[in-house]
Amino acid sequence: MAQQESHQRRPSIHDVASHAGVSAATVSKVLSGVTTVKPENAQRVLDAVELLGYRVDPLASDMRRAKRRIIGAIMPEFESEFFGQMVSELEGLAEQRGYTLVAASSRESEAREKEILARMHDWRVAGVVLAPVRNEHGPAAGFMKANGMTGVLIDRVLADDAFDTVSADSAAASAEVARALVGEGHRHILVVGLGQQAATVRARLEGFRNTALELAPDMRIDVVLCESDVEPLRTLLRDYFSKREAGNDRPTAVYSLFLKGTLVALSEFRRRGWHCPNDISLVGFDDAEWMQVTWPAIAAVVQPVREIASNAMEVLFRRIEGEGGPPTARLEPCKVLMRESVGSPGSVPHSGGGDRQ
Amino acid sequence: MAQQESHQRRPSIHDVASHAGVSAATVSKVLSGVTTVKPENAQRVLDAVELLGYRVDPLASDMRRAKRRIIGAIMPEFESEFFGQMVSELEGLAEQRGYTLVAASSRESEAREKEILARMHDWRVAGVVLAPVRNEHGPAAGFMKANGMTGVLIDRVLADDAFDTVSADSAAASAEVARALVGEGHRHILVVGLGQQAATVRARLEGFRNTALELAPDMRIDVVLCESDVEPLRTLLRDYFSKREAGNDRPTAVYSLFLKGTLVALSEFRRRGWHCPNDISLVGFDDAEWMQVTWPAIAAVVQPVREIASNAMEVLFRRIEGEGGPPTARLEPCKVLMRESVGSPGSVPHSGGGDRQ
DNA sequence: GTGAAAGCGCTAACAT
DNA sequence: ATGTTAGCGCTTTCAC
Repeated sequence: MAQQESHQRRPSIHDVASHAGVSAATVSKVLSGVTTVKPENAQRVLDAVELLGYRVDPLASDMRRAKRRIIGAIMPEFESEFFGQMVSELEGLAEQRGYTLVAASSRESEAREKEILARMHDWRVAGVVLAPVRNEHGPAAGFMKANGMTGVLIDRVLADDAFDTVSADSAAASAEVARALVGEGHRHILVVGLGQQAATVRARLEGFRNTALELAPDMRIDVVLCESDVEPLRTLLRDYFSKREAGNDRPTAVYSLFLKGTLVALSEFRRRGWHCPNDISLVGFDDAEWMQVTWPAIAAVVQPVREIASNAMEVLFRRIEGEGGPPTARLEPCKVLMRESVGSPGSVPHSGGGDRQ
Repeated sequence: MAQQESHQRRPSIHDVASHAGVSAATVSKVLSGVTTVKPENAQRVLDAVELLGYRVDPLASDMRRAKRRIIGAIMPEFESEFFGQMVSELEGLAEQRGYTLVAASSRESEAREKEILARMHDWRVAGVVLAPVRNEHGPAAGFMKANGMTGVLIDRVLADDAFDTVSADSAAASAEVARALVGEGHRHILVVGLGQQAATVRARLEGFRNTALELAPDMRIDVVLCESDVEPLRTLLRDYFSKREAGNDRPTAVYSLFLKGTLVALSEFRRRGWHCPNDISLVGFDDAEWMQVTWPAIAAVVQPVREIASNAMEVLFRRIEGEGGPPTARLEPCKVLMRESVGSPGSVPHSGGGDRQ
């Protein structure tokens, strides 16, 4: 393949045209696979393309077309495994269909989320995959509606009256966690979480509570929730355990509805010198690679990232291609991995080390 | 702010022009801050903009300008905290200067890396931040050179003859780790890592080895390296420890040059029932949030993500603005966090639990 | 089959 | 101070 000289103007479609002795329109036709071009000419175009190292400018191309082949993705953050994998998956899927994914992170701010969305609208993106900071009622989704943008909502959302949604089946997964914990004999459990505004977090809480109480009506469920920020949660949790310890009625297990909650809980256990599962059991929503190499390994709910991503893209492209109909709401099943951080309450009470179970 | 009707064609600059009773050129001037416009007309333009909810189409705008205000970022992956934070930082910095960041992940493949770069070239990006999969000699960097693209190389690179580079000061950090480990009394240390092709990984190894041997000439340093993939490393490590255990001369500490190596090492320790720091000490290059909540907390080298990102962007924009001169090579200092996973060898030999130190 | 012409939405010269 | 003209690189009628 011929390499052009450095720092030279890139060849345009006209350069190819003159090299091939045809018009720009013909070049465009050849490159877009129109079959009505004389084979001989087509070959000459291809040769010229090869010779010059010509490549279509996708932006100029989109300029003239109706819709631009760009998909926007907005995630609350890029730092966690979950959203990192999500972006990675979405990128691959967009690419497969000849689209480019432009990703941006709202950094857990609804204001920023809306700003990004406005910028994507400026870009005339064909569609948007939005993982909203809070839920489907934020200003960002409102903006999308008001401007007739096409998009899918994922993750912190269960259903919407304007957009298709795809998320993990939080309630079912939480019910499974409840069954496991009740089965181990736990009758006093703390649920911690961030972002009670998110429909999914509420679903996680309710799914857990309903099943747990159904299986064990004498169950005591404490809840420590706070909106969005980690530091307040840390304080709340500390106070909670101090009070419970004073009253000598601390829970035997913790279920965290959010990855960050799991980290905060672990950190608090450390501070108090508690080890899982002897002193307390722990299950977290959201899995991470490290959870299986620590001692004990941390039990977790694994969200089906690939499934969420591929379903989101599928439904998005259907809309982009003009398919009508009412918004759909998909729930993808999770896997619950019961690892060493969960045991029976009081089985080896208050022992020191984080021994193997 | 006036909201336009859903599904309506977005207003163009001509719509604004006719509403304001001026020409499109004048609108453009007002919006780009040219001051030679009569204040009264400027106001009418602004009013029309407000009324119609007009926003400039950045692509059409870039089309006519010389350079496009797009920065490309290529990371080996999005799943790890390090690269996630990096993208997040870069995104913010690009945005600050009115540029849009388009990020893509090479998924640890040099072929994909080059393809992405070609696509970004098609997009006529103003510049690229490339975190190469292996090192500065890969096909991607070659492509950038051959096509006269402007860019910065970060992370797995120390210096280059064509591009500016910014990375963590691996050698200095490793030297510090060596001092700490030698100081604790370790005289037999295993270094594990992936990607020995990366200049940085070699720098990490050499920085460690040189300092360690200087401080303790009787030091024994074993090395288990393998290229790029995790699974072979797992096998290698297993075999290594089996052999060492049979010979009864296993190392008292492990230094991992890569996050994934740290995970593999921990996993192997688990398998063997070893606890840090009693059975073996562990330090890893690359910090992660979970490392401070596990028991024991894992000692780690913290890379200065923000500094790398901001220096990379700074130097990139200087090149974009046409600044000449030979390529620069920046090295940003790391912080070394000595946590509980490091102790003195044999201090509490072969005890069971992962007790607090 | 093919090319000329007309833009997509914008901005930079150049007139006025 | 403002409008006119001429594109950026491409695609798409629509004649020929």
